[in-house]
Amino acid sequence: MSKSKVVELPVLDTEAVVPCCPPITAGELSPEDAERMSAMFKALSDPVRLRLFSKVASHAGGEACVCDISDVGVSQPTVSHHLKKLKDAGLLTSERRGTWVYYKVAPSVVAAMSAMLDLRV
Amino acid sequence: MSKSKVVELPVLDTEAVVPCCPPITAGELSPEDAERMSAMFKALSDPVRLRLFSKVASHAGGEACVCDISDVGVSQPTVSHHLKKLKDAGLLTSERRGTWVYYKVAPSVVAAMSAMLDLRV
DNA sequence: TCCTTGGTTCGACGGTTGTCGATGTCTTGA
DNA sequence: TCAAGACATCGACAACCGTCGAACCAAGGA
Repeated sequence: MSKSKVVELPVLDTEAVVPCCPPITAGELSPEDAERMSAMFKALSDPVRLRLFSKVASHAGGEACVCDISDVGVSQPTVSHHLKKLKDAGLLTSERRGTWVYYKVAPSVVAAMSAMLDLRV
Repeated sequence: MSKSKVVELPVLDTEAVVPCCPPITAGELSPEDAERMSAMFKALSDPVRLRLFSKVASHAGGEACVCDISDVGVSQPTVSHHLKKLKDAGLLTSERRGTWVYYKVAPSVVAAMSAMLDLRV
């Protein structure tokens, strides 16, 4: 972390969020926006999390139950831990349906990250 | 990807490495690709680094000398440390011109990250 | 009611990371 | 040759992160 103090996680309202951040080429980020966006990139900064995310995103309907994606080489509690981080960062949402819990991608948030890295000139 | 046999990268030769990866929706990442891509996201996972990166990217010509972007609230050694990380991750390149060192964005690498987060298709 | 299966939370441990001051390197100008 | 400015590297420290096993919770099914 850049600061030695604990930073509260955004815990975005997944739906309401969105608007932050034009392409980086458009101007420098405010410290606040940098804080928010870096938290999202951080969610994808771990190889296990990135694989979990890609498994959900590439699954039919952009949604998958934990049991479908748990095969990533770490223990089940660790999988759960990583999914929680992705959820807290606003990249995934979860919903329980009967016995299983389904995770799916939050398109608007992911799109914001992609747009921010758009270097178009 | 894993199809177009890329040469083993020792520690990122910044320029040559054009990272992989179709949109995440297209299929799950291999462990190797996840490792490579997560390293890039990790580079942007710190608010100070993200601000430094945005300062370089939004600067005229997508390039700036350290003295132009050092005002981010941390010490000079820390700025240098972060710039090195961005460089090691392949997101920036550097070049010394006289007294000053200039950093500029590596467009292909950044574009790869953006493309990977593209949810369309 | 008990048991089983699917997931989350908890507590602990070791490795990693961001930060700083001090110091080193490189370049220019006197 | 020397001094000063611009960056990089070093060494150390505290906070943070990923990981695991154990314990816990929730939802069927007998």
